[in-house]
Amino acid sequence: MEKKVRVRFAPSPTGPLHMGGVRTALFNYLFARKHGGDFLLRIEDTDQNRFVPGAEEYIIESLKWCGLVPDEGVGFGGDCGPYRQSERKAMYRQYADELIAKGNAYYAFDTAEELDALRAKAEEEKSTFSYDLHTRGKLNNSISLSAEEVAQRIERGDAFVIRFKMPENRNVTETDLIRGEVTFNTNTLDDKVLFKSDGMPTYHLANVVDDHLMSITHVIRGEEWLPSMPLHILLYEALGWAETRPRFSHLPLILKPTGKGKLSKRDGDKMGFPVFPLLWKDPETGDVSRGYREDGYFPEAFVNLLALLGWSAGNDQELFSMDELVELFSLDRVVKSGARFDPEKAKWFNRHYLQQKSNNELAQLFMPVLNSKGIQASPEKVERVVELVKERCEFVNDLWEQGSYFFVAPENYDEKTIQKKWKEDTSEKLATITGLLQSHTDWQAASIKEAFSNFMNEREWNFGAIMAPMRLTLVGTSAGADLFDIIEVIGKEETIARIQRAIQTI
RNA sequence: GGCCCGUUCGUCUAGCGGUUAGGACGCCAGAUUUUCAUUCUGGUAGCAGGGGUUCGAUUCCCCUACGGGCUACCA
Repeated sequence: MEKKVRVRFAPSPTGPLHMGGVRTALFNYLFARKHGGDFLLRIEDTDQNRFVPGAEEYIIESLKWCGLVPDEGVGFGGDCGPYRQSERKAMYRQYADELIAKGNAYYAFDTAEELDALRAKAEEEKSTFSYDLHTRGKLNNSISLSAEEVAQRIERGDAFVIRFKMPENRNVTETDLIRGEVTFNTNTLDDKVLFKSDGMPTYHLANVVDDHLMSITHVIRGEEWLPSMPLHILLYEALGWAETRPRFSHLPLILKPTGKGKLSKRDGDKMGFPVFPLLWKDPETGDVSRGYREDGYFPEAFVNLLALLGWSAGNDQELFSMDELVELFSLDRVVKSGARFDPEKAKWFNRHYLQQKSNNELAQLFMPVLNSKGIQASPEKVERVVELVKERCEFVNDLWEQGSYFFVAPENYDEKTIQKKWKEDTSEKLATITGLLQSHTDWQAASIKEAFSNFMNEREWNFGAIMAPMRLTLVGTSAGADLFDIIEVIGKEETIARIQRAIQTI
Protein backbone atom coordinates (compact mmCIF):
# COMPACT_ATOMS: atom_id res chain seq x y z
CA MET A 1 0.00 0.00 0.00
CA GLU A 2 1.26 3.47 -0.86
CA LYS A 3 2.03 5.64 2.08
CA LYS A 4 0.03 8.79 2.41
CA VAL A 5 2.01 11.71 1.08
CA ARG A 6 3.20 14.05 3.80
CA VAL A 7 5.39 17.05 3.16
CA ARG A 8 6.53 19.89 5.31
CA PHE A 9 7.65 23.44 5.07
CA ALA A 10 10.25 24.00 7.74
CA PRO A 11 11.45 27.58 7.95
CA SER A 12 13.67 29.02 10.59
CA PRO A 13 12.19 32.04 12.38
CA THR A 14 15.24 34.23 11.84
CA GLY A 15 13.46 36.99 9.99
CA PRO A 16 10.77 37.55 7.44
CA LEU A 17 10.03 34.82 4.95
CA HIS A 18 11.75 35.49 1.65
CA MET A 19 9.78 34.99 -1.57
CA GLY A 20 12.02 32.02 -2.30
CA GLY A 21 10.81 30.52 0.93
CA VAL A 22 7.22 31.14 -0.03
CA ARG A 23 7.84 29.37 -3.31
CA THR A 24 9.25 26.37 -1.45
CA ALA A 25 6.11 26.37 0.69
CA LEU A 26 3.96 26.66 -2.42
CA PHE A 27 5.59 23.70 -4.16
CA ASN A 28 5.22 21.62 -1.01
CA TYR A 29 1.60 22.65 -0.73
CA LEU A 30 0.87 21.87 -4.37
CA PHE A 31 2.56 18.50 -4.13
CA ALA A 32 0.56 17.61 -1.03
CA ARG A 33 -2.75 18.69 -2.53
CA LYS A 34 -2.02 17.02 -5.82
CA HIS A 35 -1.50 13.70 -4.08
CA GLY A 36 -4.19 14.09 -1.48
CA GLY A 37 -1.56 14.33 1.22
CA ASP A 38 -0.75 16.54 4.18
CA PHE A 39 1.15 19.77 4.30
CA LEU A 40 2.83 20.58 7.60
CA LEU A 41 4.45 23.66 9.00
CA ARG A 42 7.36 23.01 11.29
CA ILE A 43 9.32 25.80 12.89
CA GLU A 44 13.03 25.08 13.03
CA ASP A 45 14.17 27.26 15.86
CA THR A 46 17.13 25.29 17.10
CA ASP A 47 19.41 28.29 16.89
CA GLN A 48 18.54 30.28 19.96
CA ASN A 49 20.89 33.09 18.98
CA ARG A 50 19.15 33.88 15.77
CA PHE A 51 15.62 33.93 17.03
CA VAL A 52 13.77 37.03 15.84
CA PRO A 53 10.58 38.03 17.60
CA GLY A 54 7.61 38.18 15.29
CA ALA A 55 9.19 36.07 12.59
CA GLU A 56 7.07 33.03 13.33
CA GLU A 57 3.86 35.04 13.25
CA TYR A 58 5.05 36.61 10.03
CA ILE A 59 5.58 33.19 8.46
CA ILE A 60 2.13 32.02 9.42
CA GLU A 61 0.45 35.17 8.21
CA SER A 62 2.34 34.99 4.94
CA LEU A 63 1.23 31.44 4.29
CA LYS A 64 -2.35 32.35 5.06
CA TRP A 65 -2.26 35.37 2.79
CA CYS A 66 -1.05 33.16 -0.04
CA GLY A 67 -3.71 30.55 0.66
CA LEU A 68 -1.14 27.95 1.67
CA VAL A 69 -2.83 26.80 4.82
CA PRO A 70 -1.07 23.90 6.54
CA ASP A 71 -2.98 20.82 7.64
CA GLU A 72 -0.78 20.50 10.68
CA GLY A 73 1.83 22.58 12.37
CA VAL A 74 2.55 25.51 14.61
CA GLY A 75 -0.72 27.32 14.90
CA PHE A 76 -2.67 24.64 13.07
CA GLY A 77 -2.77 21.66 15.41
CA GLY A 78 -2.07 18.06 14.45
CA ASP A 79 -1.09 14.71 15.96
CA CYS A 80 2.67 14.96 15.54
CA GLY A 81 3.29 17.98 17.70
CA PRO A 82 4.85 19.91 19.05
CA TYR A 83 5.85 21.38 15.71
CA ARG A 84 8.28 23.86 17.10
CA GLN A 85 11.69 22.25 17.45
CA SER A 86 12.60 24.16 20.56
CA GLU A 87 9.68 22.42 22.22
CA ARG A 88 10.94 19.04 21.06
CA LYS A 89 14.34 19.65 22.57
CA ALA A 90 14.12 16.75 25.02
CA MET A 91 13.65 14.08 22.40
CA TYR A 92 16.72 14.73 20.26
CA ARG A 93 19.41 13.75 22.71
CA GLN A 94 18.40 10.11 22.81
CA TYR A 95 18.92 9.79 19.07
CA ALA A 96 22.32 11.39 19.34
CA ASP A 97 23.18 8.94 22.13
CA GLU A 98 21.90 6.07 20.05
CA LEU A 99 24.25 7.09 17.26
CA ILE A 100 27.15 7.22 19.65
CA ALA A 101 26.27 3.79 20.98
CA LYS A 102 26.20 2.41 17.46
CA GLY A 103 29.51 4.03 16.63
CA ASN A 104 28.05 6.46 14.15
CA ALA A 105 28.77 9.54 16.21
CA TYR A 106 31.20 10.73 18.84
CA TYR A 107 31.74 13.35 21.47
CA ALA A 108 33.99 16.25 20.56
CA PHE A 109 35.39 18.64 23.11
CA ASP A 110 37.13 21.09 20.84
CA THR A 111 36.11 24.63 21.60
CA ALA A 112 34.86 27.04 19.00
CA GLU A 113 38.02 29.08 19.54
CA GLU A 114 40.27 26.11 18.88
CA LEU A 115 38.45 25.29 15.69
CA ASP A 116 38.51 28.89 14.56
CA ALA A 117 42.24 28.95 15.08
CA LEU A 118 42.62 25.77 13.05
CA ARG A 119 40.59 27.27 10.24
CA ALA A 120 42.55 30.49 10.29
CA LYS A 121 45.82 28.59 10.19
CA ALA A 122 44.66 26.46 7.31
CA GLU A 123 43.61 29.53 5.43
CA GLU A 124 47.07 31.02 5.86
CA GLU A 125 48.48 27.90 4.30
CA LYS A 126 45.97 28.23 1.50
CA SER A 127 44.14 25.09 2.46
CA THR A 128 40.92 24.38 4.28
CA PHE A 129 40.42 22.89 7.67
CA SER A 130 37.87 20.16 7.76
CA TYR A 131 36.78 18.12 10.75
CA ASP A 132 36.87 14.78 9.01
CA LEU A 133 38.46 11.36 8.84
CA HIS A 134 41.90 12.91 8.34
CA THR A 135 41.77 15.24 11.29
CA ARG A 136 39.42 13.69 13.80
CA GLY A 137 42.16 11.48 15.20
CA LYS A 138 44.25 14.49 16.18
CA LEU A 139 41.47 16.45 17.80
CA ASN A 140 39.86 16.22 21.21
CA ASN A 141 37.09 13.74 20.87
CA SER A 142 35.96 10.33 21.97
CA ILE A 143 37.77 8.76 19.05
CA SER A 144 41.20 10.14 19.88
CA LEU A 145 40.82 10.21 23.66
CA SER A 146 40.69 7.25 25.98
CA ALA A 147 37.35 6.11 27.27
CA GLU A 148 38.38 7.10 30.77
CA GLU A 149 39.28 10.62 29.77
CA VAL A 150 36.08 11.04 27.85
CA ALA A 151 34.06 9.83 30.81
CA GLN A 152 36.04 12.10 33.06
CA ARG A 153 35.51 15.15 30.90
CA ILE A 154 31.83 14.56 30.67
CA GLU A 155 31.65 13.93 34.36
CA ARG A 156 33.54 17.14 34.97
CA GLY A 157 31.01 19.01 32.90
CA ASP A 158 33.22 19.92 29.96
CA ALA A 159 31.31 21.34 27.07
CA PHE A 160 31.00 18.98 24.15
CA VAL A 161 29.21 18.53 20.90
CA ILE A 162 28.23 15.30 19.22
CA ARG A 163 29.54 14.83 15.72
CA PHE A 164 28.56 12.41 13.03
CA LYS A 165 31.33 9.99 12.16
CA MET A 166 31.33 10.13 8.41
CA PRO A 167 32.04 6.66 7.05
CA GLU A 168 35.07 6.17 4.88
CA ASN A 169 35.01 6.04 1.12
CA ARG A 170 31.40 5.30 0.47
CA ASN A 171 29.50 6.56 -2.52
CA VAL A 172 26.10 7.81 -1.51
CA THR A 173 23.79 7.89 -4.47
CA GLU A 174 20.30 9.22 -4.47
CA THR A 175 17.75 9.94 -7.16
CA ASP A 176 16.59 13.45 -6.58
CA LEU A 177 13.07 13.79 -7.94
CA ILE A 178 14.03 16.96 -9.75
CA ARG A 179 17.68 16.44 -10.59
CA GLY A 180 17.96 12.73 -11.13
CA GLU A 181 20.86 10.70 -9.82
CA VAL A 182 23.33 12.52 -7.60
CA THR A 183 26.38 10.90 -6.07
CA PHE A 184 28.69 11.99 -3.25
CA ASN A 185 31.76 10.28 -1.93
CA THR A 186 31.91 10.38 1.85
CA ASN A 187 35.63 11.13 1.81
CA THR A 188 34.80 14.63 0.69
CA LEU A 189 32.35 15.14 3.53
CA ASP A 190 33.12 16.28 7.04
CA ASP A 191 31.92 15.23 10.48
CA LYS A 192 29.02 17.55 10.99
CA VAL A 193 27.90 18.59 14.43
CA LEU A 194 24.61 16.91 15.24
CA PHE A 195 24.15 18.07 18.76
CA LYS A 196 25.37 21.38 20.09
CA SER A 197 26.95 22.18 23.41
CA ASP A 198 23.90 24.22 24.37
CA GLY A 199 21.78 21.07 24.42
CA MET A 200 20.08 21.75 21.13
CA PRO A 201 20.36 19.59 18.04
CA THR A 202 21.62 21.15 14.84
CA TYR A 203 19.41 21.37 11.80
CA HIS A 204 20.75 18.10 10.46
CA LEU A 205 19.74 15.93 13.40
CA ALA A 206 16.49 17.68 14.21
CA ASN A 207 15.44 17.66 10.61
CA VAL A 208 15.99 13.95 10.13
CA VAL A 209 14.46 12.98 13.45
CA ASP A 210 11.41 15.13 12.94
CA ASP A 211 10.85 14.14 9.35
CA HIS A 212 10.91 10.55 10.50
CA LEU A 213 8.68 11.10 13.51
CA MET A 214 6.25 13.11 11.45
CA SER A 215 6.15 10.46 8.72
CA ILE A 216 7.33 12.85 6.04
CA THR A 217 7.42 11.10 2.68
CA HIS A 218 8.92 13.83 0.49
CA VAL A 219 11.44 16.48 1.34
CA ILE A 220 11.07 19.39 -1.05
CA ARG A 221 13.52 22.13 -0.24
CA GLY A 222 15.91 24.65 -1.77
CA GLU A 223 19.03 23.69 -3.65
CA GLU A 224 21.21 25.06 -0.87
CA TRP A 225 20.46 21.81 0.94
CA LEU A 226 21.69 19.52 -1.77
CA PRO A 227 25.22 19.23 -0.30
CA SER A 228 23.84 17.98 3.00
CA MET A 229 21.63 15.35 1.43
CA PRO A 230 24.22 12.55 1.80
CA LEU A 231 24.60 13.34 5.50
CA HIS A 232 20.85 13.14 5.93
CA ILE A 233 20.63 9.88 4.05
CA LEU A 234 23.42 8.43 6.17
CA LEU A 235 21.61 9.56 9.30
CA TYR A 236 18.44 7.78 8.26
CA GLU A 237 20.52 4.68 7.71
CA ALA A 238 22.36 4.94 10.99
CA LEU A 239 19.13 5.39 12.89
CA GLY A 240 17.64 2.39 11.17
CA TRP A 241 15.10 4.35 9.21
CA ALA A 242 16.43 3.76 5.72
CA GLU A 243 13.35 1.83 4.65
CA THR A 244 10.91 4.57 5.44
CA ARG A 245 12.99 7.61 4.78
CA PRO A 246 11.63 10.35 2.53
CA ARG A 247 12.50 10.99 -1.08
CA PHE A 248 14.39 14.17 -1.84
CA SER A 249 13.80 17.02 -4.26
CA HIS A 250 15.92 20.13 -4.46
CA LEU A 251 14.41 23.25 -5.95
CA PRO A 252 16.44 25.68 -8.06
CA LEU A 253 17.25 28.98 -6.46
CA ILE A 254 15.73 32.33 -7.31
CA LEU A 255 18.43 34.65 -8.58
CA LYS A 256 18.82 38.43 -8.65
CA PRO A 257 17.21 40.25 -11.60
CA THR A 258 20.65 41.44 -12.64
CA GLY A 259 24.14 40.77 -11.43
CA LYS A 260 25.44 37.79 -9.56
CA GLY A 261 24.00 35.53 -6.94
CA LYS A 262 20.75 34.64 -5.37
CA LEU A 263 17.98 37.08 -4.71
CA SER A 264 18.47 39.04 -1.53
CA LYS A 265 16.72 41.67 0.51
CA ARG A 266 19.13 44.28 -0.82
CA ASP A 267 18.05 43.74 -4.42
CA GLY A 268 14.53 44.74 -3.57
CA ASP A 269 15.61 47.93 -1.87
CA LYS A 270 17.95 48.76 -4.70
CA MET A 271 15.71 47.99 -7.61
CA GLY A 272 12.39 48.90 -6.13
CA PHE A 273 10.46 45.67 -5.79
CA PRO A 274 9.47 43.57 -2.77
CA VAL A 275 11.28 40.37 -1.91
CA PHE A 276 8.98 39.60 1.00
CA PRO A 277 5.34 38.60 0.86
CA LEU A 278 4.32 41.00 3.61
CA LEU A 279 5.70 44.23 4.90
CA TRP A 280 8.27 43.60 7.59
CA LYS A 281 9.56 45.90 10.24
CA ASP A 282 12.82 44.79 11.76
CA PRO A 283 12.28 44.75 15.53
CA GLU A 284 15.94 45.61 16.14
CA THR A 285 16.72 48.31 13.65
CA GLY A 286 13.23 49.47 12.85
CA ASP A 287 14.03 49.11 9.16
CA VAL A 288 11.00 48.51 7.03
CA SER A 289 10.99 46.15 4.07
CA ARG A 290 8.16 46.41 1.62
CA GLY A 291 5.86 43.46 0.98
CA TYR A 292 3.94 42.21 -2.01
CA ARG A 293 0.70 42.57 -0.12
CA GLU A 294 1.31 46.17 0.86
CA ASP A 295 2.60 46.99 -2.61
CA GLY A 296 -0.81 46.09 -3.96
CA TYR A 297 -0.23 42.62 -5.31
CA PHE A 298 -3.12 40.21 -5.20
CA PRO A 299 -2.25 36.93 -3.50
CA GLU A 300 -3.38 34.99 -6.55
CA ALA A 301 -0.98 37.02 -8.71
CA PHE A 302 1.84 36.48 -6.26
CA VAL A 303 1.21 32.74 -6.14
CA ASN A 304 0.95 32.57 -9.90
CA LEU A 305 4.22 34.36 -10.50
CA LEU A 306 5.97 32.25 -7.89
CA ALA A 307 4.71 29.05 -9.44
CA LEU A 308 6.24 30.01 -12.77
CA LEU A 309 9.63 30.65 -11.19
CA GLY A 310 11.14 27.27 -11.83
CA TRP A 311 8.11 25.36 -12.94
CA SER A 312 5.98 25.22 -16.07
CA ALA A 313 3.04 23.15 -17.15
CA GLY A 314 4.96 21.99 -20.20
CA ASN A 315 2.94 24.12 -22.58
CA ASP A 316 2.27 27.79 -23.20
CA GLN A 317 -0.07 28.34 -20.30
CA GLU A 318 1.11 30.98 -17.85
CA LEU A 319 -2.00 31.93 -15.94
CA PHE A 320 -3.11 29.49 -13.29
CA SER A 321 -5.54 29.50 -10.42
CA MET A 322 -4.51 27.62 -7.31
CA ASP A 323 -6.82 24.78 -8.29
CA GLU A 324 -5.21 24.52 -11.69
CA LEU A 325 -1.76 24.52 -10.14
CA VAL A 326 -2.76 21.69 -7.85
CA GLU A 327 -4.14 19.81 -10.80
CA LEU A 328 -1.10 20.31 -13.03
CA PHE A 329 1.78 20.40 -10.59
CA SER A 330 4.47 17.80 -10.82
CA LEU A 331 8.01 17.72 -9.49
CA ASP A 332 9.46 16.38 -12.69
CA ARG A 333 8.34 19.54 -14.42
CA VAL A 334 10.41 21.66 -12.07
CA VAL A 335 13.34 23.25 -13.87
CA LYS A 336 16.85 22.41 -12.67
CA SER A 337 18.53 25.73 -13.24
CA GLY A 338 18.23 28.86 -11.14
CA ALA A 339 15.66 31.42 -12.22
CA ARG A 340 16.36 35.12 -12.41
CA PHE A 341 13.49 37.04 -10.98
CA ASP A 342 11.93 39.61 -13.32
CA PRO A 343 10.02 42.35 -11.48
CA GLU A 344 8.46 43.53 -14.77
CA LYS A 345 6.79 40.23 -15.36
CA ALA A 346 5.59 40.23 -11.78
CA LYS A 347 3.68 43.40 -12.53
CA TRP A 348 2.25 41.88 -15.65
CA PHE A 349 0.74 39.08 -13.57
CA ASN A 350 -0.87 41.53 -11.24
CA ARG A 351 -2.26 43.54 -14.12
CA HIS A 352 -3.91 40.41 -15.39
CA TYR A 353 -5.57 39.63 -12.09
CA LEU A 354 -6.66 43.20 -11.61
CA GLN A 355 -8.37 43.23 -15.00
CA GLN A 356 -10.18 40.05 -14.01
CA LYS A 357 -11.78 41.64 -10.98
CA SER A 358 -15.24 43.07 -11.17
CA ASN A 359 -15.71 46.83 -11.01
CA ASN A 360 -17.59 46.38 -7.81
CA GLU A 361 -14.80 44.42 -6.18
CA LEU A 362 -12.19 46.93 -7.27
CA ALA A 363 -14.34 49.81 -6.11
CA GLN A 364 -14.43 48.29 -2.66
CA LEU A 365 -10.67 48.01 -2.64
CA PHE A 366 -10.33 51.53 -4.00
CA MET A 367 -12.65 53.16 -1.49
CA PRO A 368 -10.17 53.04 1.41
CA VAL A 369 -7.55 54.62 -0.83
CA LEU A 370 -9.92 57.49 -1.55
CA ASN A 371 -10.81 57.83 2.08
CA SER A 372 -7.16 58.05 2.97
CA LYS A 373 -6.95 61.03 0.63
CA GLY A 374 -9.83 62.61 2.45
CA ILE A 375 -12.26 62.00 -0.37
CA GLN A 376 -15.83 60.92 0.15
CA ALA A 377 -17.60 59.59 -2.88
CA SER A 378 -20.63 57.47 -3.56
CA PRO A 379 -20.04 53.79 -4.26
CA GLU A 380 -21.77 54.30 -7.59
CA LYS A 381 -19.37 56.99 -8.68
CA VAL A 382 -16.34 55.01 -7.51
CA GLU A 383 -17.49 51.99 -9.41
CA ARG A 384 -18.02 54.06 -12.52
CA VAL A 385 -14.55 55.57 -12.24
CA VAL A 386 -13.07 52.12 -11.75
CA GLU A 387 -14.81 50.99 -14.90
CA LEU A 388 -13.33 53.87 -16.84
CA VAL A 389 -9.73 53.66 -15.65
CA LYS A 390 -9.04 50.10 -14.59
CA GLU A 391 -7.74 48.99 -17.95
CA ARG A 392 -4.76 51.30 -17.52
CA CYS A 393 -3.92 49.98 -14.04
CA GLU A 394 -1.64 47.32 -12.65
CA PHE A 395 -2.37 47.91 -8.99
CA VAL A 396 -5.29 49.16 -6.95
CA ASN A 397 -3.29 52.24 -6.10
CA ASP A 398 -2.92 53.02 -9.78
CA LEU A 399 -6.63 53.70 -9.78
CA TRP A 400 -5.87 56.89 -7.91
CA GLU A 401 -3.03 57.91 -10.18
CA GLN A 402 -5.15 57.23 -13.22
CA GLY A 403 -8.40 58.60 -11.93
CA SER A 404 -7.75 61.27 -9.30
CA TYR A 405 -9.12 63.95 -11.61
CA PHE A 406 -12.56 62.42 -11.26
CA PHE A 407 -12.47 63.48 -7.64
CA VAL A 408 -10.28 66.56 -7.48
CA ALA A 409 -9.75 69.36 -10.00
CA PRO A 410 -6.27 69.71 -11.47
CA GLU A 411 -4.08 72.16 -9.61
CA ASN A 412 -1.82 72.91 -12.49
CA TYR A 413 -1.68 72.33 -16.19
CA ASP A 414 0.91 70.51 -18.20
CA GLU A 415 3.21 73.10 -19.80
CA LYS A 416 3.97 71.11 -22.90
CA THR A 417 0.33 70.61 -23.71
CA ILE A 418 -0.40 74.27 -23.20
CA GLN A 419 2.32 75.24 -25.61
CA LYS A 420 1.25 72.73 -28.19
CA LYS A 421 -2.51 72.92 -27.99
CA TRP A 422 -3.52 76.20 -26.41
CA LYS A 423 -3.99 78.68 -29.26
CA GLU A 424 -4.88 82.32 -29.17
CA ASP A 425 -8.57 81.75 -29.64
CA THR A 426 -8.79 78.74 -27.35
CA SER A 427 -10.02 80.63 -24.31
CA GLU A 428 -12.74 82.28 -26.31
CA LYS A 429 -13.89 79.06 -27.87
CA LEU A 430 -13.93 77.26 -24.55
CA ALA A 431 -15.99 80.07 -23.09
CA THR A 432 -18.50 79.60 -25.87
CA ILE A 433 -18.59 75.90 -25.17
CA THR A 434 -19.29 76.61 -21.54
CA GLY A 435 -22.53 78.14 -22.74
CA LEU A 436 -23.40 75.01 -24.64
CA LEU A 437 -22.77 72.87 -21.58
CA GLN A 438 -24.81 75.20 -19.46
CA SER A 439 -27.86 74.68 -21.58
CA HIS A 440 -27.40 70.94 -22.07
CA THR A 441 -29.74 68.92 -19.94
CA ASP A 442 -29.35 65.29 -20.87
CA TRP A 443 -26.11 64.70 -18.93
CA GLN A 444 -24.96 61.51 -20.58
CA ALA A 445 -21.61 61.06 -22.29
CA ALA A 446 -23.15 60.05 -25.59
CA SER A 447 -25.65 62.84 -25.58
CA ILE A 448 -23.07 65.46 -24.68
CA LYS A 449 -20.78 64.20 -27.35
CA GLU A 450 -23.52 64.48 -29.95
CA ALA A 451 -24.35 68.01 -28.91
CA PHE A 452 -20.68 68.87 -29.10
CA SER A 453 -20.33 67.37 -32.49
CA ASN A 454 -23.22 69.34 -33.88
CA PHE A 455 -21.99 72.50 -32.25
CA MET A 456 -18.55 72.08 -33.83
CA ASN A 457 -19.92 71.30 -37.24
CA GLU A 458 -22.17 74.34 -37.25
CA ARG A 459 -19.22 76.56 -36.55
CA GLU A 460 -16.80 74.52 -38.65
CA TRP A 461 -14.46 74.23 -35.70
CA ASN A 462 -11.86 71.50 -35.70
CA PHE A 463 -13.00 68.82 -33.29
CA GLY A 464 -9.54 67.67 -32.25
CA ALA A 465 -8.16 71.17 -31.89
CA ILE A 466 -10.61 71.98 -29.16
CA MET A 467 -10.74 68.59 -27.44
CA ALA A 468 -7.09 68.70 -26.41
CA PRO A 469 -7.24 71.99 -24.53
CA MET A 470 -10.57 71.02 -23.10
CA ARG A 471 -9.05 67.84 -21.72
CA LEU A 472 -6.29 69.94 -20.28
CA THR A 473 -8.77 72.06 -18.34
CA LEU A 474 -10.47 69.01 -16.86
CA VAL A 475 -7.53 66.65 -16.28
CA GLY A 476 -4.51 68.90 -16.22
CA THR A 477 -2.65 66.79 -18.77
CA SER A 478 -3.26 65.31 -22.18
CA ALA A 479 -3.92 61.86 -20.78
CA GLY A 480 -6.92 60.17 -19.27
CA ALA A 481 -10.17 58.48 -19.95
CA ASP A 482 -12.66 59.37 -22.67
CA LEU A 483 -13.36 63.09 -22.46
CA PHE A 484 -17.13 62.81 -22.50
CA ASP A 485 -17.11 60.13 -19.88
CA ILE A 486 -15.12 62.47 -17.70
CA ILE A 487 -17.59 65.27 -18.32
CA GLU A 488 -20.47 63.02 -17.46
CA VAL A 489 -18.95 61.72 -14.25
CA ILE A 490 -17.69 64.97 -12.78
CA GLY A 491 -20.98 66.67 -13.62
CA LYS A 492 -22.10 69.88 -15.25
CA GLU A 493 -21.20 72.27 -12.51
CA GLU A 494 -17.73 70.91 -11.96
CA THR A 495 -17.02 70.72 -15.69
CA ILE A 496 -17.91 74.34 -16.22
CA ALA A 497 -16.04 75.43 -13.12
CA ARG A 498 -12.90 73.65 -14.25
CA ILE A 499 -13.05 75.15 -17.71
CA GLN A 500 -13.53 78.62 -16.34
CA ARG A 501 -10.75 78.25 -13.87
CA ALA A 502 -8.38 77.11 -16.58
CA ILE A 503 -9.31 80.00 -18.83
CA GLN A 504 -8.37 82.38 -16.09
CA THR A 505 -5.18 80.61 -15.13
CA ILE A 506 -3.65 79.84 -18.49
C1' G B 1 40.76 25.76 -3.19
C1' G B 2 37.40 21.23 -2.52
C1' C B 3 32.51 18.99 -3.35
C1' C B 4 27.85 19.21 -5.81
C1' C B 5 24.25 21.33 -9.26
C1' G B 6 23.29 23.87 -13.65
C1' U B 7 23.81 26.27 -19.05
C1' U B 8 17.69 27.35 -25.30
C1' C B 9 16.09 34.82 -27.36
C1' G B 10 18.00 40.49 -22.47
C1' U B 11 14.54 37.61 -18.79
C1' C B 12 11.03 33.27 -17.56
C1' U B 13 10.43 28.99 -20.35
C1' A B 14 8.53 24.75 -24.33
C1' G B 15 11.50 21.12 -26.62
C1' C B 16 12.72 14.83 -24.11
C1' G B 17 17.48 12.42 -32.17
C1' G B 18 14.79 14.60 -37.82
C1' U B 19 10.85 21.34 -35.75
C1' U B 20 10.77 27.29 -40.51
C1' A B 21 13.60 25.96 -32.49
C1' G B 22 7.26 27.48 -29.98
C1' G B 23 5.11 30.84 -26.09
C1' A B 24 5.37 34.83 -22.39
C1' C B 25 7.65 39.48 -20.25
C1' G B 26 10.47 43.52 -22.16
C1' C B 27 11.64 46.30 -26.42
C1' C B 28 10.44 48.25 -31.56
C1' A B 29 6.81 49.21 -35.54
C1' G B 30 1.87 49.54 -37.51
C1' A B 31 -3.55 49.60 -36.74
C1' U B 32 -7.49 51.29 -33.47
C1' U B 33 -8.24 55.41 -29.92
C1' U B 34 -10.22 63.28 -30.90
C1' U B 35 -5.20 62.48 -26.26
C1' C B 36 -2.67 58.94 -23.02
C1' A B 37 -3.23 54.04 -21.74
C1' U B 38 -5.62 49.63 -23.19
C1' U B 39 -6.47 46.28 -27.23
C1' C B 40 -5.03 44.02 -31.90
C1' U B 41 -1.31 42.81 -35.69
C1' G B 42 3.62 42.32 -36.92
C1' G B 43 8.84 42.50 -35.75
C1' U B 44 13.52 42.04 -32.84
C1' A B 45 16.43 38.29 -30.43
C1' G B 46 18.47 32.08 -28.50
C1' C B 47 20.44 26.31 -28.50
C1' A B 48 28.08 28.76 -24.29
C1' G B 49 32.58 26.50 -26.97
C1' G B 50 35.18 22.07 -28.54
C1' G B 51 35.29 17.00 -29.25
C1' G B 52 32.77 12.44 -29.84
C1' U B 53 28.17 8.73 -30.66
C1' U B 54 24.74 8.67 -34.89
C1' C B 55 22.54 8.57 -41.53
C1' G B 56 21.22 12.91 -38.51
C1' A B 57 22.34 16.39 -32.79
C1' U B 58 19.30 21.92 -29.15
C1' U B 59 18.25 16.88 -27.59
C1' C B 60 22.94 11.33 -25.68
C1' C B 61 28.43 11.08 -23.77
C1' C B 62 33.21 13.60 -22.57
C1' C B 63 36.19 18.02 -21.92
C1' U B 64 36.52 23.30 -21.38
C1' A B 65 34.33 27.85 -20.17
C1' C B 66 30.78 30.33 -17.55
C1' G B 67 26.90 30.62 -13.77
C1' G B 68 25.06 28.88 -9.01
C1' G B 69 25.07 26.49 -4.18
C1' C B 70 27.66 24.35 -0.05
C1' U B 71 32.18 24.21 2.57
C1' A B 72 29.71 27.18 11.06
C1' C B 73 28.29 24.34 17.79
C1' C B 74 23.20 29.06 11.02
C1' A B 75 19.33 27.18 9.00
